[in-house]
Amino acid sequence: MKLVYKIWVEGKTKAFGEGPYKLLRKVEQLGSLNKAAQDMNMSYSKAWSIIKRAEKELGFKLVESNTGGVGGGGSRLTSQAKTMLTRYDEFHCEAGEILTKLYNKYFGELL
Amino acid sequence: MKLVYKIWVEGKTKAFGEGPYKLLRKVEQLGSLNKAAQDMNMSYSKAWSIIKRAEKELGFKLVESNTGGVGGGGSRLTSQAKTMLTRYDEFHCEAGEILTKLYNKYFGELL
DNA sequence: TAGCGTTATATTTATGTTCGAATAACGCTT
DNA sequence: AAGCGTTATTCGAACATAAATATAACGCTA
Repeated sequence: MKLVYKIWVEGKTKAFGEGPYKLLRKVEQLGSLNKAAQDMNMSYSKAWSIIKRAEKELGFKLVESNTGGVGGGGSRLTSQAKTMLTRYDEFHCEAGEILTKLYNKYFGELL
Repeated sequence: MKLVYKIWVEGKTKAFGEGPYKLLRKVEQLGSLNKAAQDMNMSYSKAWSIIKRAEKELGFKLVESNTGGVGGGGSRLTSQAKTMLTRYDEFHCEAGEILTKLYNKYFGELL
């Protein structure tokens, strides 16, 4: 038995959670949304819709893309996206530590 | 923008979270799984499967039921179920306070 | 023994999610 | 100008999950 938690930011609908986080990290690493999707065994169309939904909900752009050119183009993170990533990272990590302690306090001996 | 979180206990699959919690509270109050389901605008079969899955995963019974007899029968909580409810209550409440603080710390001025 | 309201369970239906294909545009390279 | 690999976008199909429905059993009551 273990604790599982999901945390996300929501406006009218889901805006930013673990899905966009992981995907953006891959985009940052590989410089391409297509490569990121492939690397995560995810269809390009799904990756694209994840980004678009998050952007629409947050109200600012997360990736800056070039189409065409050398290598066909690519995508890189906006500075706002980078801020979101670091904040989410810290938030999620700290939350995990605290929740684990709480879980042990209340369910540790029980389960 | 607001924070949304879901927390549950998991074995091989979801075992105990807010769904079972709310349902068991209603069963406790009404003495019947059927009445509890109706009160929550939920089909009986869904209510039943929620309880069964949780019991199977946790490894102990959550409700004790009589079928037939006066009033058709009914269901009441086991002592283990009562323990789960109080623990989950405290856990969820404390977690909520802490996560809200964390959210404000990391996203308060940003979103 | 017929009727009631419940628990118990399987089967069917509905809903939502994800994938994959199809199409177009873009700008560099050769 | 043709080819390449990418972004951009839409759409129906396939799959997975959730919910509703149907049926049976149970034990008291009258």
